[in-house]
Amino acid sequence: MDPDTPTPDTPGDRGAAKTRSRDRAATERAILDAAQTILTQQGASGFGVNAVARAARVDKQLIYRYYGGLDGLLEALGDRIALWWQDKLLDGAPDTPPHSYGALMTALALRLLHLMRTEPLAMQSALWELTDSTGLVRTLTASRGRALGLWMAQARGTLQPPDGVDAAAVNAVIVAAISYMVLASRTSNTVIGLAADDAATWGRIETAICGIIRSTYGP
Amino acid sequence: MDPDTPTPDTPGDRGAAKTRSRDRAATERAILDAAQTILTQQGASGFGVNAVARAARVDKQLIYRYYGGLDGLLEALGDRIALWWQDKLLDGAPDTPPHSYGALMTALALRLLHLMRTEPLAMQSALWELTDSTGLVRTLTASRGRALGLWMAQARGTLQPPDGVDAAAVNAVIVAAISYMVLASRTSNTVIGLAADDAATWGRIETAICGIIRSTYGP
DNA sequence: ACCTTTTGTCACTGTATGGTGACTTATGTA
DNA sequence: TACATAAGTCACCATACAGTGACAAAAGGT
Repeated sequence: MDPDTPTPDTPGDRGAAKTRSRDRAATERAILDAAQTILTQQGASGFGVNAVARAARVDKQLIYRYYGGLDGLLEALGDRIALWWQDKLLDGAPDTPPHSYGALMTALALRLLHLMRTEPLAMQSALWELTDSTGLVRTLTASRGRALGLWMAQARGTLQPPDGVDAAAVNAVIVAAISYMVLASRTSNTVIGLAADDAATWGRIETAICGIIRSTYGP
Repeated sequence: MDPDTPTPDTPGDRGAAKTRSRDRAATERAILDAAQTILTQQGASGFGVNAVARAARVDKQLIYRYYGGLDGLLEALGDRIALWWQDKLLDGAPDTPPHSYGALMTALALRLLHLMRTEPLAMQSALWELTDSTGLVRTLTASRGRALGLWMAQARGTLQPPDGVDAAAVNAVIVAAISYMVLASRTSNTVIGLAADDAATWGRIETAICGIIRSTYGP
């Protein structure tokens, strides 16, 4: 390297495409996409103006211009993710209402489990709820809870949990369990002692959860 | 600031104590303490040679000398935390063996919940199990699982879960639920919809968990 | 008393980051 | 066609970081 030439911030590979297509909407979308990708793949650490700009193949100045910095970018990303959750949960609402509160919770549990296992964004949302105390991503956290509540309210109809059961607490336990196990399977290859990569394991977990719901709420 | 004087890495406040007490064991302990504090208070991000050295009031060179860098430091910290878990769990093993598998699991669940709520290190251990995919803290992750298994094996004795119940799966669900809820209460002030700071909430959660265990394993 | 090892301290390099000001060039409008 | 504005680009600053080599002084053995 020529020592007289101070390495610029983003070396890039100029020469291929000298300038981006001058399309603000597309650029903003690219930035959001990059931010989401980085955040889901590398978590809160590794998330920064430089990294996002590099991944989006965009000058970081544009991030400041369009979003006012990292905070604004996260805010915009929060809105996007909230919408995503609504879509993902609502389009999976059961068309035929369940016949009992237990059946309702079983459906919710299985759907949540499936969603979190297949959608990286769903998994990451749950992780943010735990990880980021700094408030950097705090705008993102609320989305999931609201979407879940909405889904529940819509699917519930007039069903009531049996008397003497603290449904809110039990449901929280179930949602929490699902969230944790999926998250644990992401990094570790063993969840509390069960093999995470094994497909049979998830079948066992599903049966366990269904069993818990059944013996708590009735069939 | 004098522009000719490049700011040194650690400004510090020389003049108070010009030199540390020349005691390697104490220094190593200080480094470990600082590392643990930073890791439990700020998580994996914010953890670095400079930060640890600053918190330990020690020159970072010593971290390289004594631990060979961050990796070695984390390894040493992993050993320490594994011991801590063993102590914390084992000294709480019930002296009178429980009379049923359900009672055993109830005891374990309540103890785990209490431990994780009162001991920041316990909470953080669970968090590492989820957060750190990069392998930076991976040496720390296994500790908790092993300690839990050990405790279980010791307290269990000859007790057997009822037939037809996948005890491993159900137990995993319970441990996972506890872990998640405590972790969620750390940052957010609402756990899946329940108020986290409220003491009554934890009572409700305890009853819910005990109810689940009872209706699954019997009284 | 001398010399070696250890413990602690300091100064420095190279690199990455967040953030800003100033420049160039396309696009749409008058 | 001329021109104002927006979109994209570049060069820079101050700061923080990981890591290294060299130095000063205490400890301890001979």
